[in-house]
Amino acid sequence: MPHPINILEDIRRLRPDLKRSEAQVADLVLQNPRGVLEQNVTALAHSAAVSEATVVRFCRSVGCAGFPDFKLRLAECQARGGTPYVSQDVAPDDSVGTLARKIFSSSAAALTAAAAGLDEVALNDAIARLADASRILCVGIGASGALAQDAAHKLLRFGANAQPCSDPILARMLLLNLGADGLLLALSNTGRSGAVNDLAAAARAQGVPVVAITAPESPLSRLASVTIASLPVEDTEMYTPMASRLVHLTLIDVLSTGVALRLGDPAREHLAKVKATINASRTPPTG
Amino acid sequence: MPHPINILEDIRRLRPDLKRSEAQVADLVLQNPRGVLEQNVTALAHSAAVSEATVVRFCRSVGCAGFPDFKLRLAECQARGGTPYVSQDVAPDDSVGTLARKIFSSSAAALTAAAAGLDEVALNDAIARLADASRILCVGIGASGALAQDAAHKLLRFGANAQPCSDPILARMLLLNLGADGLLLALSNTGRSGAVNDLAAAARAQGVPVVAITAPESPLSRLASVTIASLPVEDTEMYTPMASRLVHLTLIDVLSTGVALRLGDPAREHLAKVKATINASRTPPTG
DNA sequence: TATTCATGAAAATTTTTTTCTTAACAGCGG
DNA sequence: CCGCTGTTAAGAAAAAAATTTTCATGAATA
Repeated sequence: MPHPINILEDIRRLRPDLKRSEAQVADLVLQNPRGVLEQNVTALAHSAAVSEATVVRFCRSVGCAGFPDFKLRLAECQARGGTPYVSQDVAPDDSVGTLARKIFSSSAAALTAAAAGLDEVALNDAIARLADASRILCVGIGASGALAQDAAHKLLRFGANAQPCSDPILARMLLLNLGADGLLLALSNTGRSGAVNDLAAAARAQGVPVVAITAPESPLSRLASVTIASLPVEDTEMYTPMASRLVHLTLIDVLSTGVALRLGDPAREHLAKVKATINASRTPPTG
Repeated sequence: MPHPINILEDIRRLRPDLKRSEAQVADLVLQNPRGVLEQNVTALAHSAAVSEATVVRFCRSVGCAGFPDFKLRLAECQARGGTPYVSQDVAPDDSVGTLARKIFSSSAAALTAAAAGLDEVALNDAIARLADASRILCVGIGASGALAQDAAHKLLRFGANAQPCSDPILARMLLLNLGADGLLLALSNTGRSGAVNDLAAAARAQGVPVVAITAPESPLSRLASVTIASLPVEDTEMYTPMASRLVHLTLIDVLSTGVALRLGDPAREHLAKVKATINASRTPPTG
């Protein structure tokens, strides 16, 4: 096992067993890991007031092959790729730039987090059902209305017969028209929207399967045939529900792309046709 | 800016501009980033069938100080929780899990990239106009229809008087009803949608300012009073327009949150009222 | 054909690693 | 109690390895 997860933890754990001067190095590293990444053996030795040899010995003591290997492992823990800012709440006196950076980075972090907690089996199941359905009704109300519209749009683009609806009454009627091989795609952030849940229940009652994108363990997820659950994002602040919507949107991307791949060439051709049609209504690039 | 977030994304982006032999190195790195971490210049040069000098030149080309710096940054991306995959195109034989990871990570990368290229001045201007407008008409057609709906929804939540419309004719009529202190929020991915541009032109003609979320240098951006431009995401593959939609959605988040902060306490109170109203139609948590 | 540019070979430099030496300390016998 | 000896820690310096620069060559382009 060449890479035991987290070198900083290892250093902390092994710290008591180190010789005096190696411990000095350890303390420096624990105190300012990022700074160490910018130093070479000589500089680090100087900072810690020890010899270069001691620095190398320290690296070996904490399980690394040498100084370069040590730096590499340290860099891996530092993981700046994910979240430059810790997802901080927006503050009333934030500048617009700060606000934007906070929202963008917390959104990106939400996506990264969501990616880690995906249920692949459920996704597979949902994609199979979506690809096989002869007709798909996408429902969502409130903030999820836009999502439903978006889902229908994407599925249509790939040749699936999808239709969005945010009107519970209208949706009820459309539901009756879905054949036995129809499908209800139900979207709800909380899974506690009465109207959407009623629709889902009605669908199941008439034998129409329900794919839900919603919170796990919610009433809607219990009604659904398949639930694509996003990890609940804690609702600490005004803008956080937005992040979970973003996750839902991305889940819809995944589902529709999955459907497209599953449908294969027909989907590709259909997309080309759709694009051509749309381009006709566009002002030319030179305009 | 010493560390521009994600070196793998940078490599992918800069790949087309690299010299032939540097591109060989890039490909090798993109293909197997982890393997590269275990190699030194000599080994990597040999693997890529180029000289050591070329490897160093490659590192410089992608914005690193040298080979060690390059390895360090690469290690940072490789960290658990970061972005394990480069935004690769989806392949027809991808498993659903792979597909999902690719889409999620490229989406997160798109957000991070977009955050870097924001025009703070334009954002400020747009937020001021949105907060001051007595009425806001949000228009968008096609895929942007859902965005328009979303924007209106969020603005309403914060007490702004917003209304979405995806019907060009209806929008035209609503536009006439906007007072002098009304505002048109125009959404278009490409900025080349004829109907939306016509609306924007009509708005300007009758003295209604236009805030556009669209591609920079597009016809729509030229019609707009303020343009919030997202960096164009190169349309290499089927699913990439989705990423730019995600960016637009996040921009809407920023705008509406900015408006909320600007409106201050009234917005907060309004949000509380809206939440209370919505909760009334929800099934209780214990259900 | 001249000129620029990309590339690799080799030299120069820097960095890391090993080896060797010195210093400190503990155990043990005088 | 003192000093000797073995053991270990730590640093200095030498050796090795890796990186970076320089320079020459060949290919491509105008």
